[in-house]
Amino acid sequence: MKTKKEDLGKRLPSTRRSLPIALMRSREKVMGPIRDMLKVSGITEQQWRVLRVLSESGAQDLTQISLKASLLMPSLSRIIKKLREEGLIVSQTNDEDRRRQIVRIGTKGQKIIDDNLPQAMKIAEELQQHLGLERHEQLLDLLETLEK
Amino acid sequence: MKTKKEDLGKRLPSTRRSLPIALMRSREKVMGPIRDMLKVSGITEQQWRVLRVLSESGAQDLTQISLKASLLMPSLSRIIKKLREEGLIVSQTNDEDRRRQIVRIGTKGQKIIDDNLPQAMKIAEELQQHLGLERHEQLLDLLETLEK
DNA sequence: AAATTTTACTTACCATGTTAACTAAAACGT
DNA sequence: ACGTTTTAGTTAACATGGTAAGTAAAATTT
Repeated sequence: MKTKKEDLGKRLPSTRRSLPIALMRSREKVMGPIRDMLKVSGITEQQWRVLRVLSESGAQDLTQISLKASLLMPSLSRIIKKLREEGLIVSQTNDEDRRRQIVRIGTKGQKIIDDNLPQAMKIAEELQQHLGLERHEQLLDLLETLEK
Repeated sequence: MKTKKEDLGKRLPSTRRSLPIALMRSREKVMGPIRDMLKVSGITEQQWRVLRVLSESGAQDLTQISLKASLLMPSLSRIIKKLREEGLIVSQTNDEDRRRQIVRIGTKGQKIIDDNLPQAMKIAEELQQHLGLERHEQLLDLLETLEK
């Protein structure tokens, strides 16, 4: 029994027109400058996301962070542990519900945010200009449609 | 010296309108069904990409594969080793250039492609229909613009 | 109230992402 | 030819992605 690819009327899209792969490539492209920036501060992209969430939305538990930063709990659990060891965040167990761990950003962590925020904004703006405001919005809308 | 976030005229986009995060979330959403499919065959999404490249474009060296499958050489190196151990691919060093390793898909690997191709196409089609053909093309175009 | 189920993590395990250092072979320069 | 540089791949080290199993506390059920 031989394989018969010719029999298939349709083919999978080539990698150039494959949405999953295109999404991945775009993300790599977009994250490059941000990673370069963070390398100086010695933190990763994910750690940066956690710090940003804590800085913007204040103290909260891991479940909330995982939703806002789009990190799976196992990853987040490790990241929080690391950030705590490095003294960038502080956490305490909630008294009402002792399963919950309330985390807040520390002075050292806030300093990393403050030090990098201007450049991060600049990178975001350049990205927006590269696409043009209209297409940038359009792209975000289309991506949002995918979520549903 | 206190932090002064109020002083900043502009803010980073919230995670909901952040392009890097939106790209990541979309990719997760899109890859879910594909991963579910592959779980049955016991291979990962990246291994699937490598097999697809080999099946579509024939025998080639690692550098070519890494470009087509968007995998970094260190990852690819490990993946190729694993696929070879599992007997899904075969490789031989090139005689003209003994640094190069030419890889081709094996019978067992091709069977995985054949077994999953119909469902993979179905998933791709459903995704396309979910967005609508026009928006799907539009999204791919926008993502392609990002690459440059 | 005791048993069961759910929730909020945590840990383990394996695969990949990412950067850096390393090896061997080919290509280049003089 | 000989030394240098470039190329193709590998290995190492650390962090995250992703699935599954484990733990302890809270909420529900009976």
